[in-house]
Amino acid sequence: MAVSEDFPVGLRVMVVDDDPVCLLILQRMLHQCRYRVTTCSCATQAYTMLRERQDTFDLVISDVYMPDMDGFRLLELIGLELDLPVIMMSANGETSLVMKGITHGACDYLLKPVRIEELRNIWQHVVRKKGTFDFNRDNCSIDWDSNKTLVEVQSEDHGSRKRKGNIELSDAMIEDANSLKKARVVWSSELHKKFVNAVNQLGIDKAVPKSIMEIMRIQGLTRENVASHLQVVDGSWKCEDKRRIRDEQMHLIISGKESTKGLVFQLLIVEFVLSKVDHCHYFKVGDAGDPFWNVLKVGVRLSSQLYYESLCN
DNA sequence: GTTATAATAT
DNA sequence: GATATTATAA
Repeated sequence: MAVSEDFPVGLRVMVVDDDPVCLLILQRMLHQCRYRVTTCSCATQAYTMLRERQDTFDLVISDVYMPDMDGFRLLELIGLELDLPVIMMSANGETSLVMKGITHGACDYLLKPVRIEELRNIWQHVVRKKGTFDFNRDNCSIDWDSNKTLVEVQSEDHGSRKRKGNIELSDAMIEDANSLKKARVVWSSELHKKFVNAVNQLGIDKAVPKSIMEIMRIQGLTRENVASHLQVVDGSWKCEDKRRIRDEQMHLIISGKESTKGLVFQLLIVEFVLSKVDHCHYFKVGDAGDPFWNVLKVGVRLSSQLYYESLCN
């Protein structure tokens, strides 16, 4: 099964960095990976917290250079007492530094700026270290609200504003962080599956946002969220190049219906078809120039035989 | 509840 | 900067 299907939602990550901008960025990216994030701007306090609240973190990401405590020292302490996987992070990628990280027991070394792709796989360190990770732990509630999980510990006089030239940017972004809008709902395949289940359960006629929402029972998910999703359908679908349709590599199996329910109906058919096919891409077409802008056309690439079968169903 | 459009994210 | 995804207004 593809890794993405079983993505470990809720991995509890502690990020330590004296630079608030980095913290914020990391936090956002980790949230996108659907991890639970705690940030800390001061290594000493991070250490205290980690020790006091053992078993509430799965992984630590720490900067190398910090005013109050060297990242390597923190790494050492954690390795000594806590046995948590630690990832070091720095803008400095000198071999000697990386080596130092590894020899001190870091399980990875991320170079700043960190890309989200690199973060998607960090959970594997936890699996590797612990041998397992409970994928289903707390799978139902999604980390919408960063403020809930964000533990900001600011050190008093060790500043973030060490580097000149960065000051303005930092302040602007901190400001931004304070007014951080709630995270947008990400319609992951899991969430979408629940959506589809709810729709199926209700039947197409009764599948309206409110009812769907109630059946889904996802904390924080609003009727509007569902309505929006209902309107446009699955956000996690791969959008394939339209060229491929022209090239007739794909068959359009369903052309648009007018209403929202039409869309859901199509969706259900597509899911049905997909359940019978191993390797196919699905995608949606439609652009603003199209007079049927919100008429979604769903295509599936599959053998012509299946194509015809699907039309019969 | 639905649909159109605005706002974000990629 | 275009396009895709989600939020919000109508």
